[in-house]
Amino acid sequence: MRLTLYTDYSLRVLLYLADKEGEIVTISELADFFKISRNHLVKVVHNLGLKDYILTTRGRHGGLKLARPAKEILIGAVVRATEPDFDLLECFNPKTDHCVITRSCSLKSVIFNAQAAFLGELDKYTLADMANAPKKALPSFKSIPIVHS
Amino acid sequence: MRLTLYTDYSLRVLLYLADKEGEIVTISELADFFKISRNHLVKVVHNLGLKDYILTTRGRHGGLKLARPAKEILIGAVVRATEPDFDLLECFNPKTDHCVITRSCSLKSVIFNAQAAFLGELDKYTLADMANAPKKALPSFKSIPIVHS
DNA sequence: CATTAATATATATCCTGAATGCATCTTATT
DNA sequence: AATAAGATGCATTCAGGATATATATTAATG
Repeated sequence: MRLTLYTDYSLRVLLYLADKEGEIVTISELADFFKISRNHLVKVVHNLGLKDYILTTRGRHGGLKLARPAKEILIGAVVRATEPDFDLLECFNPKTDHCVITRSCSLKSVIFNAQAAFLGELDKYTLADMANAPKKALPSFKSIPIVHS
Repeated sequence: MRLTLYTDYSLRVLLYLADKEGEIVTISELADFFKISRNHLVKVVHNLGLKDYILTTRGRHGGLKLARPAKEILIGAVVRATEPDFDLLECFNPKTDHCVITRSCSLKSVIFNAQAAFLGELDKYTLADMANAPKKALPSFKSIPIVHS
């Protein structure tokens, strides 16, 4: 169970922009700060622009900034907008589903509701809650992270 | 956001065994029924044996069956036991984390709690709830599935 | 209005890991 | 013994995530 680096990077970019709310930031500045591939960031930023999370301006003195106040951007919405898919089980995608028990199986709805719970939990927080917030003010880990051999 | 086919297959195997609680089932029978690779199933079954979800016996008239009553097997526990990892963000794995804001970032705990919500939702149901249960008795989809272009 | 600094976009390549196949064990029953 | 089952390790395939490169486009500025 993973999210893609795309989503990870998308969240980092928005976090950075929220920290500097109002300021214009360039992709190069982001790449420098996070020490990650500028090329990769270009696509992340492009996608965030398409999904109306940021405003981009080209040309000299161009750059990007949040399209909306940080407190209006839900974390869950960002994840929904950046993950390529949410095909948790084969049967989630009718195009590729070959499971012989899809019709009678009740697992699908249970897993789907779990996914809804996941995103719902994320929707409890906004970018503003994350940016510059003292770490201790946020919910702490409720249990020990799961580790597999 | 995905689960692996391993997890998907693991759930299908357990579902099948729950349907036939008590009976001995062979890997070949499972492969035939689900029309999936026997080789792949061998490993799925092996892992389920290691994690004490099933009992396997070799030799003629061997096969597998649930190690515990279906009503004692939580769906969430199965997912935890079969997914290779739960590294939702880069910072979830200290071995590979290179994020420069890990220390001050509060996203980690929020995503972690969302993951806990996901598994917690799955822990509300047991294998027995899934097996042979009329589909309508289970919670239905709460919203329209998310579709991405 | 040409230059330049920025983003936009397409194409190509690399690389990991999931998925699968294959061959050879080991075990247990008959 | 022979047979039918799972156990195990290694090899291979393949998709897709991650990254790089190149070029186009846009807009500010002197």
